[in-house]
Amino acid sequence: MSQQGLSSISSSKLADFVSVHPWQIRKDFSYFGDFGTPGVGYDIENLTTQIQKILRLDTTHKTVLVGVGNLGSAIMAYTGFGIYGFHIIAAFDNDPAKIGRRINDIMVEDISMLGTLGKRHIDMAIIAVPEQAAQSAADLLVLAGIKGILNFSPRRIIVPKKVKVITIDIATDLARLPYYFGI
Amino acid sequence: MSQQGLSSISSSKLADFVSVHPWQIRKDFSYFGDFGTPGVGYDIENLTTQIQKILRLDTTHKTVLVGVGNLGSAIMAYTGFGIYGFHIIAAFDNDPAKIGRRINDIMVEDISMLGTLGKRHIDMAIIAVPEQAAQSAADLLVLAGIKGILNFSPRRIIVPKKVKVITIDIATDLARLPYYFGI
DNA sequence: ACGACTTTGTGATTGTGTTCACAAGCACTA
DNA sequence: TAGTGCTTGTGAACACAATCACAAAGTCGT
Repeated sequence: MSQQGLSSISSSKLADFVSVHPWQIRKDFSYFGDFGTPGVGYDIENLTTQIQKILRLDTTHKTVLVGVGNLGSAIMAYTGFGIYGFHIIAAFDNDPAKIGRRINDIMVEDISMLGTLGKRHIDMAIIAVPEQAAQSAADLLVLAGIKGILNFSPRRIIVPKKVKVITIDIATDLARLPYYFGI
Repeated sequence: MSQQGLSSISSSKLADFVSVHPWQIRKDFSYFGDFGTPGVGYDIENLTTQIQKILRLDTTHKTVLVGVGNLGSAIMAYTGFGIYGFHIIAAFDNDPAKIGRRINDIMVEDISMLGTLGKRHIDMAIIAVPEQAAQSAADLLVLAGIKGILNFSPRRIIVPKKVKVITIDIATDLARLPYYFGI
């Protein structure tokens, strides 16, 4: 909307856009402060900034990818990470055939080089290795001093409590499909 | 647990397993019927069946994959679909270099052959094409008489109301990461 | 057969989030 | 400046979901 030259938007327009009720929008916003102006609406520029701050989207993380298979390659090509502040700046694999290749301007490095992450100020990692290799990849990352792991393998990984892990298992999303699609 | 030779389980054991309270388990189950036996617990075999029925996991869908790129290949290799009753039995792409190749025992067909789906009793489709191609792929699928679409591209697709679409945008999962990981 | 022990299922209670209705605030016009 | 038309922010009312506490129903040992 900002790109379309609009400067403000009402709660009902926003509500239509995301298919909820206007008062839900207003109530929710009100928990975080007074962003709007009566008679006008919400200033788009300001609202964007405020929401980015609330959702912590105003910070960036240097991120490393472990596992450059099909899923890993898809992740590297995926443009959605940047929006949320995750910038993939390195990739690792254990397959000699892949090491040294360039994908999306990023050189695939040997997984044994993970120890260098601390020096490069990288604090986030994405795991996209086969299920069996997930835990050992996580162990290496923890050893390298990583702070957070985004786990795309369908396996729960165990790490020290100070390291935060989010597992994105497509199966979780998938589980609601059969019910939604009916018989 | 069934494989471990156990025959029944209590609500508190189940609760521990998924990190909720026992009474929450019992209350939720009770909305769907009386599955348990006082003093014993829930019969594992029966409980599994009941939950499968409730979540509609007892039905299967012949499914077709459109787009055999990195993401598409990852999806074909993904074992999680079978559990939820989605069996990928055909794959399509528009890249001549890919057509005719076999991936996971499935022959990649030309996308112009989508019209044959009706005859093959396929009612579900997975879209894993680049963002720009998502809508045209959806149009072709609708024309072929598909009933439901699972859309993995980060683009909202527009279809007739009778066709059900679920868009799985990794970005939706990703959005909670920055907040969870803190500053 | 009976008492001690488990575990379920659920009415009652408490807590939380959603919906409503309207006063207050701003823009615009005359 | 006063009037009209919007739109926000929020206390109050309502709906829904989580929690509790306990009767009912089963198992097991004696």
